[in-house]
Amino acid sequence: MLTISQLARYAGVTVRAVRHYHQIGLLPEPERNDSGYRTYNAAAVARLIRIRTLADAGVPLARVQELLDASTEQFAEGIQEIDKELRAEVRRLQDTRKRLARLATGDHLALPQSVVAYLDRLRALGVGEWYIEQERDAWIMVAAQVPDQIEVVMAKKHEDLNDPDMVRLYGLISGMLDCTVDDPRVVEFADILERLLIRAVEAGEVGNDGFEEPFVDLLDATVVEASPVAERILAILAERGWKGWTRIERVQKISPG
Amino acid sequence: MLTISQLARYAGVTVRAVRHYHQIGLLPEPERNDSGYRTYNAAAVARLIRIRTLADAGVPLARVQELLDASTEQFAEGIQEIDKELRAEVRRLQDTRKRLARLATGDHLALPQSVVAYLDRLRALGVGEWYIEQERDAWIMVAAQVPDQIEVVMAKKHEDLNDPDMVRLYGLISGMLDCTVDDPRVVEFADILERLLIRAVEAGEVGNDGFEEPFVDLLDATVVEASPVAERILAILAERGWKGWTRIERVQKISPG
DNA sequence: GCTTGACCTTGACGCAGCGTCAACCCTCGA
DNA sequence: TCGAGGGTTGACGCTGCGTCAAGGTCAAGC
Repeated sequence: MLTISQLARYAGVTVRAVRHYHQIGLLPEPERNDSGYRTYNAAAVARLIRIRTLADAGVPLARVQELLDASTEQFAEGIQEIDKELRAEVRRLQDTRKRLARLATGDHLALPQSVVAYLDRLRALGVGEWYIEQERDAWIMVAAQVPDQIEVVMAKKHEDLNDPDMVRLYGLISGMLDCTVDDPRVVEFADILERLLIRAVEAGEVGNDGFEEPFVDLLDATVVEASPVAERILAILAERGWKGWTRIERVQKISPG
Repeated sequence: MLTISQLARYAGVTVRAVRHYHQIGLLPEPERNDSGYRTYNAAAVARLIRIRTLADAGVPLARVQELLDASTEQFAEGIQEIDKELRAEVRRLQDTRKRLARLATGDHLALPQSVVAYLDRLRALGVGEWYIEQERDAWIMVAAQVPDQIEVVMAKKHEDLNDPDMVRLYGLISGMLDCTVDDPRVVEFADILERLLIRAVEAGEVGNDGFEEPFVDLLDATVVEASPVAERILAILAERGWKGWTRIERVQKISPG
């Protein structure tokens, strides 16, 4: 007669594992001696080894039971099914590794290379880190929202940066973030922006962007939330007959008051 | 301002996941409105997407935190480490699949092919299933105990089965399992067995088997436990100067009484 | 104003397969 | 007789949430 640790040694498992198998009913509880010790026989050793053989082969414990007393065909069938699951798991891990590799090289945390390059160009124009982070967060959201259009959008953005007015605009940004709302630069900024908008409208570049309205609202809200100056600029543009920000549109000129 | 489910939708995760990230401190708890609802902004969406990007890439949540605010080098280092772990996991699964394949084809539940073939030969000799199972359990233990010697041992066993006396022996077994201890076949069995033993001793085939003594005792105990008839046969052989069963030895002939 | 259904809240269990205390009893050799 | 090294049950921990349960809230339609 064997104690639990002897049984475990023969089968090459831990004592804790044996008790676990008792708990889940995989290995029947044996007789106890007068002191309450479990007493095992050779049959238990054999069963335990068979359990471990299946478990080591990747069979979930919950299925070991059925496989142990299955016919030859059922057994083969079960094994096949489990192998299929293992294959799927391997594929999943391989996919994961690929994504990880992309993270390490090109894409930096949910951002395609084109956006990273765009942000770098802004940095080069003297835009401060705080604003860059705001842009980055926005682009992360956009990339997640419309992943298949991001490259087209970014190409357009890169092109926009060739416009001297656009460069001027970004040159103003850092200085404006913490200025007062009646700073003359605010109006200057609005002027430049309006020129750009008029040109965009003339080029027919305004309109459907593929975003859902709540998403546009979210981006707009972020801008307003970011700084009172941003809010002021929006107000100035609204007075001049523009609506929105993320998706800006020409509307009827509203009479003041 | 977003509710938790809107936030979750934008980032493509479940509400439960968001709350989980709050719990483990991965995503800071936002402000609440008057009803106690969490109110999120766009920055939260961006952070959540970055968290998911890392998590989807196989980064354990516990490490996402550090990677999110790591320098470029630390980041690359961390990613490399995680990739190493993923590689190891894939290898482990591939190993598992190989073992599973062996289970499906050759080895049947912890038994090498040679043992399975041996048991089949016993079946062909008319040995009953109950005894076959006893043998099988014993061989499972032996195979686990001395895996590198099992093939040699089995080769010997297969050879033994060519001996007509051995065939006779196995022919008797099934009928004897539930007979009384004073059945004449018991003595017949002992006689045949003794003839085989004498020949084995003459051929110098008795001795070291590579087993530890407690293991031999375990196998012997199993035999005795199996049937009173087995016990009786052991006793007869003991009277005739033999000791043991699994590892049988010639000892001084003991005077009766 | 009331109902209805969709959301929100916290709290807690469950999952796989044990590892690892804790607190206490049993056995065996010196 | 004592101490070391067994055994016993019970319970928490790990990962990353899924899934109730038992409420409070909100917007819409009657």
